[in-house]
Amino acid sequence: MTNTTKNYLIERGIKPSLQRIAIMDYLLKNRTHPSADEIYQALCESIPTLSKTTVYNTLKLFAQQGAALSLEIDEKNIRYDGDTSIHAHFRCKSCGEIIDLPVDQVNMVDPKHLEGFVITEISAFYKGLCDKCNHEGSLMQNKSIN
Amino acid sequence: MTNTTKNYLIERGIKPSLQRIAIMDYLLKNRTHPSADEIYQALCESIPTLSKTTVYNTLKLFAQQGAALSLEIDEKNIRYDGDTSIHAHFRCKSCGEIIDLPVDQVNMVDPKHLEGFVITEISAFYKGLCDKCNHEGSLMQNKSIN
DNA sequence: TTCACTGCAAATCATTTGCAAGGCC
DNA sequence: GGCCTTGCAAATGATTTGCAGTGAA
Repeated sequence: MTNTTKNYLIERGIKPSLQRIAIMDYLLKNRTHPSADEIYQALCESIPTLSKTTVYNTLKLFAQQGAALSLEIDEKNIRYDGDTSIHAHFRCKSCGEIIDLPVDQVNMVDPKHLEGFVITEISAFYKGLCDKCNHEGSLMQNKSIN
Repeated sequence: MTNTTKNYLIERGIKPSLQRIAIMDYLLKNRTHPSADEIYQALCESIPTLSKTTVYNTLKLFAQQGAALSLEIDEKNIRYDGDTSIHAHFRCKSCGEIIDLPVDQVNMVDPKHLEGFVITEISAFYKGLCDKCNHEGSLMQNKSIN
């Protein structure tokens, strides 16, 4: 599996290292759209020397090389997604969870409005209440994550 | 005009004050998707006692009351838009400019995937190179704003 | 040896918070 | 008087930067 991840990086022009493989591996296995800090916390046990700087650098590198998506869906931190296929995201304002949404039509904007433009990224975010939080009603301590 | 803005705020349940009117006025007249700091810089001349705290608080209030949109299109700062009608945004990675895009179809995601969800916000961002930067090529000092 | 990768510590900087003062009803 | 708004200063916290050490080709 680690070897698969290693090749995954090489294919995307990223020199594999212990840290990079571990971070990519984490992204591919955990589809929770983690922040840099969450990844750091999860990996620093198995890689005690890991530094947050490396996690930040690596995630930025991954995003540049198209090996991961950086999501600006959360005002607080940048979230990362190892799934680079075309899809939208939903963020629950109550529990904070980010859920993937399949996309039927990507081009919402009439191409005539984009003449002369080069589009390199399209992102669509939905926010609101997820099924679970919606039905729990406002019973829970609504931490108003916003 | 100021009086119009005042009523605009009242209609949205926002108590008007000198500062709030000035900020809303700025948003309605400047469709540049400014950051809190840009608004502060623009207004602190005419309102010397204005504090950044007030600008931040006010913009957050506007966003809550639906009098403005807060855009997370820029990793660096939150941008605000006084135009609350449905539209998408394009951000040029070279010059950093944010451009409004008319939207033809809002629902890219099949509603069946959103059953049980409450959607309160939909945002769509495009990034790339704007017409101008595209044709200038990489001649300019590409500050790689990203 | 070279050069890229790593990681610590310090810096940066947008945003928030605590709190006292002022203003409006 | 009481409450909401303001604004200063300090705090917070995510991300970046400087720089020295380390390791692989």
